[in-house]
Amino acid sequence: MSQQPAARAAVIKDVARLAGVSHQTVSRVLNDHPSVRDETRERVLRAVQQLNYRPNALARGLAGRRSRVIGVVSFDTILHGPAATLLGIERAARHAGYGISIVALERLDRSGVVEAVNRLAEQSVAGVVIIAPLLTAAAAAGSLPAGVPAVVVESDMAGDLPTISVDQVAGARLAVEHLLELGHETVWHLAGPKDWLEARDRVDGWRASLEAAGRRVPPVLAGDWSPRSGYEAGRELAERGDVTAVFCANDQQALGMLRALHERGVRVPEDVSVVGFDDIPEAAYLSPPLTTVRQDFDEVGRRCLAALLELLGVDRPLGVPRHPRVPPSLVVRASSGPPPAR
Amino acid sequence: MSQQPAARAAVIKDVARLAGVSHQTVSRVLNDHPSVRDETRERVLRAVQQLNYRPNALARGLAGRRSRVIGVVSFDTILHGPAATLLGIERAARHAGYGISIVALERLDRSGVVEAVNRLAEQSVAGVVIIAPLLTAAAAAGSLPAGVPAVVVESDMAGDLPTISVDQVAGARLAVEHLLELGHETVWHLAGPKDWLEARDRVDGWRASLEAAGRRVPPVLAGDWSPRSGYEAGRELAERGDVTAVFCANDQQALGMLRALHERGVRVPEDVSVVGFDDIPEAAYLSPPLTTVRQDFDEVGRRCLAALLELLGVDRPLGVPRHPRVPPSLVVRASSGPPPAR
DNA sequence: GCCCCGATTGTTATCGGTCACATTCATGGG
DNA sequence: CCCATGAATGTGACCGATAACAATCGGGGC
Repeated sequence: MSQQPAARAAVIKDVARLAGVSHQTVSRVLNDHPSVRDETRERVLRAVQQLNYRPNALARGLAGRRSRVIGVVSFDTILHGPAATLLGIERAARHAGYGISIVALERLDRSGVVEAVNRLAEQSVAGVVIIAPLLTAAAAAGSLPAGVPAVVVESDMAGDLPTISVDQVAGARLAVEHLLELGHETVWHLAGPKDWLEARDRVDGWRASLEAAGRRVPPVLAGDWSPRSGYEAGRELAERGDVTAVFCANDQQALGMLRALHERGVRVPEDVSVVGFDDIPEAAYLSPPLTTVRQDFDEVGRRCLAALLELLGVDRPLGVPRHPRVPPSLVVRASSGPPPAR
Repeated sequence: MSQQPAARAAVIKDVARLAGVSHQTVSRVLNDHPSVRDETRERVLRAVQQLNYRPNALARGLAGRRSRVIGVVSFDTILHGPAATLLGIERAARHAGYGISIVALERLDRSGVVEAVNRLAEQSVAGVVIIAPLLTAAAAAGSLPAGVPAVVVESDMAGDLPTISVDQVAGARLAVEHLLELGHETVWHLAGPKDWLEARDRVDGWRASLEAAGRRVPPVLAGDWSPRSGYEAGRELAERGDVTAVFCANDQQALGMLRALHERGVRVPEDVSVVGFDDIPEAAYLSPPLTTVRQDFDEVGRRCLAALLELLGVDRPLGVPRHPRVPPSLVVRASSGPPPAR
């Protein structure tokens, strides 16, 4: 009548009983409260082990008004960038002892973001990271429910929320300057979708670099990240004779472009140089291997988490720079070379 | 002294007070309990709206011993397959009213999987989905802590846990039969890593199809999913004169192979046909566009969730087949054609 | 007209922790 | 030798919901 088959998991009381202390003392041990005698602490820890006790996160969160879970609002994680960012955040969170809960958005509009954050808030997440690469989403970040600590990734107009992102402008500059140094007169640009912030920043960086060098700025070609749009732009460029260098806003577009150029008999890099952005795993194995700009998504994840923890009043992990702009780097491969001699 | 600036979110008692009922009645309304008068229900719902009340998921989970969160153990979500699977699960979960919590694994060994599931169990998830494409992980699934409902994806030896996966053997058969129908004598195979179940099944399917057709079975080429391994295998094949068709275990390997063949002046599909697996977004824009086998990851997600809900004793969503093997489909593009005339 | 029953609603315990405060005990200053 | 002090520990309230059970009310059967 009093003994049970012990089917369910141990709770704090079981540990207390076994260790011969009160449940509160167990709680103190679990949270490294200073005033617990060493001998007592060890007795408790022994009981914890013996029962294979794991504190219930729900109860902890409910009582302590802080959970060890971080919410992530993500979008289009099939794309390499968002997927890698998500993974970087998960990794950083895990190291800091946090779990992560995700909500993927189908469309990135204001109400979607707000709704997603609400769903996460319902779960009492400690804070949220919003991967908001679109202008619309960035705007939404301003109208979030108060009281939820939030940081935003890949966005630079998120009201007063802390923002972490790769320095897209610098990335574009790396690409353009690389091509100019090779001797190209000017560099064309196949942009990403206009409502993506990263796309906008890369356009800005591209234009600024050309202007700084006093070069002619060709019209911007419009793309949508897809290989198809790169392919179409490639056909267009192949028609003209005056293009020697193209900077594509991402690697998939560059891939489509390589295909179009190849189809038209335009040689890369002999006739036209192509540079991409992202360094997707395939980049090194395209024909020809793609020169591209690499982004350090793990670093983005680390800085996000550091910023969020700071907002939560927890110590920042050591060694993570506070600067919100993560520097990208150029990876030179075979798709870029000097312009054809005339 | 009694009025507060109402800074914090409303809780069930606030709703009860405003609606003039007990908190229990509010709870009944929230959970569609039948015996609540319509008039009362409406009054409560009005109060809910007015206060913008959202029930606290932690408290709910604690009291009701069931949370509306599903845990996902994932691995290598940079790869297209795992990323798409994760997204499919998230989508299905969201539709069923569940949130998802993820733990990404760095290595897919037994203790890693067990630890991950424990971390999720700590959060009292309703159940877990383990994306376990490796043999080691599948084995681990057997030694999970009891009491956590779990289903496994892309694995077929998970003890007695329900398993959902794409029918890899059928996929391989589609690829091989397509090539044989085109007139090829036999089909070579560039496999994935030996410890991946999907890789093993694709090898099995490839071999079985060839044997069923009474064809010679060439030696298996070893790959590791990377474009590099495809590239290396491609160089090797280019050396031999007798290869007319290759079935690559994934699109990235096919990509590397296309590059190697192109470099060696081997024309695709005139000299050699290449078929991939996955239908990554880039596949349609390679040179030439890649014939490949498409997997329906959304369907995988839906079936996973349906199986898990069934385990939880909740109604299966309607219209989701119970069958654990999701059929893949062949996407024919330009990389496959008849063998060269001799 | 009385009693039983089902529909509706309220009261109290409970989930598994943390927090605030009380209690106990040994120590050291006056 | 007494009391203030602080370290170590225990007690009970509480977080915000659901579960179990009690209470109330109106109507049908005898």
